[in-house]
Amino acid sequence: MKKTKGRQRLPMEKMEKQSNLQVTFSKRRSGLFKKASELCVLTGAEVAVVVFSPGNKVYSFGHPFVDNVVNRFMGQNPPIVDPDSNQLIEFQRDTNLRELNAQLQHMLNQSEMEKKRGEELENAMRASQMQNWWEAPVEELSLEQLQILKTALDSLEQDVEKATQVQMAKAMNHLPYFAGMVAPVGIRPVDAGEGGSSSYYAGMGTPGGILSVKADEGTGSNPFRYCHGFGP
Amino acid sequence: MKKTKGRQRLPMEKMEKQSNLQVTFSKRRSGLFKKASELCVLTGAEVAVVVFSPGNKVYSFGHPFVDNVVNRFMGQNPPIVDPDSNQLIEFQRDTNLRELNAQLQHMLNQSEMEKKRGEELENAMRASQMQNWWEAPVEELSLEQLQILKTALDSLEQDVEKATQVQMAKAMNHLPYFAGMVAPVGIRPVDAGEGGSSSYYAGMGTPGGILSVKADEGTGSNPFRYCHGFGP
DNA sequence: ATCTATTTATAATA
DNA sequence: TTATTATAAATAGAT
Repeated sequence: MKKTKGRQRLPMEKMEKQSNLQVTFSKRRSGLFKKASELCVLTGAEVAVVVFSPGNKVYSFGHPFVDNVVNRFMGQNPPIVDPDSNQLIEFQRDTNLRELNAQLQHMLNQSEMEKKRGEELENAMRASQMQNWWEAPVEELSLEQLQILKTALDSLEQDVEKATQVQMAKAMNHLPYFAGMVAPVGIRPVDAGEGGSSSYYAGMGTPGGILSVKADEGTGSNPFRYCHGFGP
Repeated sequence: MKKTKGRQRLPMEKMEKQSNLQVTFSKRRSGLFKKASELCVLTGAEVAVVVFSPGNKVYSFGHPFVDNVVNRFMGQNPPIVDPDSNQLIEFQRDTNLRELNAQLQHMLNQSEMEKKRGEELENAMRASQMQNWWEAPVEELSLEQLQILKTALDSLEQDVEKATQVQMAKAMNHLPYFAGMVAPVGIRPVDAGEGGSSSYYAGMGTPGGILSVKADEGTGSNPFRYCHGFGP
């Protein structure tokens, strides 16, 4: 049978049992230093670690030296301070406080904006999903919706036809006279004179859009409202 | 069989392969900082870690502050008592620092998460927008795309017709014989015998979907692929 | 400090 | 950089 319970998960909060705390600090401090050392050896990084125990004893690790690394750090960041001047230390402290506050403020703003933007995006997605009832399976649409859809499709199809003509013309390098001959495989010559497909090229621009389905009550509106493309 | 060899023992010497070194440095640095952080939380120790990467970039961790801990280490941090400064003020200051630092840390985590979520949302939107080329104005579609669209529209229109018939039948309380008579204003009786609109009611279910436009190269695919509704 | 049984950290890989 | 997975390491709890 099992001799011990083995390693147990530790909640990430301050340990209360003083005895365990001491042991844990000791084990983990040495573990930390070992990791630091390995990082140095494996990657050639320069590392400094300083630890004050809960009992306020100091422990440190440094490669090549703590001072060395730390000075380098201090040198790039805030300029160093005269070690025996209270004033300067105080000043630095206040500076840190100010900087920290500034940073915190920045973070707050940033976070606020990010959150807002995220919410907007999500709302937009939700909204667009709700509004686009016509994206549901046709079987589930009401008769009224189907009518609207039908009208929209007719108009849209006209648009597609028109655009097809335009594209074909373009493709032919402005030799519209041969349009009929170069229709690529798969394009059926439009059934001229048929109900839904009249007046191709009619205007050729119609920048505003083709559709203007009436907004309806409760059903949700849109089917390609005023759009040359699909969707809103 | 095994997908990877799993973690392998690594000789404790400087890694030579630059690629691995980079990855290892990154992983181990974050591991080291995590350990340092856990030591702080678990035991209340004060810790500072400074790391210079092989590429000479600086990384640091400190609780409550790198400077704080380091200064304390450098000068054995004599509480610096000028005649009229009292412990209380010093204590309060440190407390504020700690709280601020904790808050900042929290904000950083928070912001990181928010940003990640936001990016995911945006990517999703961008992706869906890229994929749905048929939502662009028809004028901007290529000839090939227009062909696909045309086919899709034809089929979809058939579906709509079919669904309309079904709905009308339902609405009539199962008296399909009079279907033609109750067509509401605005619905044009389908031009029977016309190219695109044949065989209404053909099957009445066709659960899978009507369309199966071939996927095309680079154009992006879909037009309502396999769907009874609009969009993907 | 030593000993397990487990939890973590990560090397290799995609 | 991120994700996965098989292993190597670290370590909680008890001695």
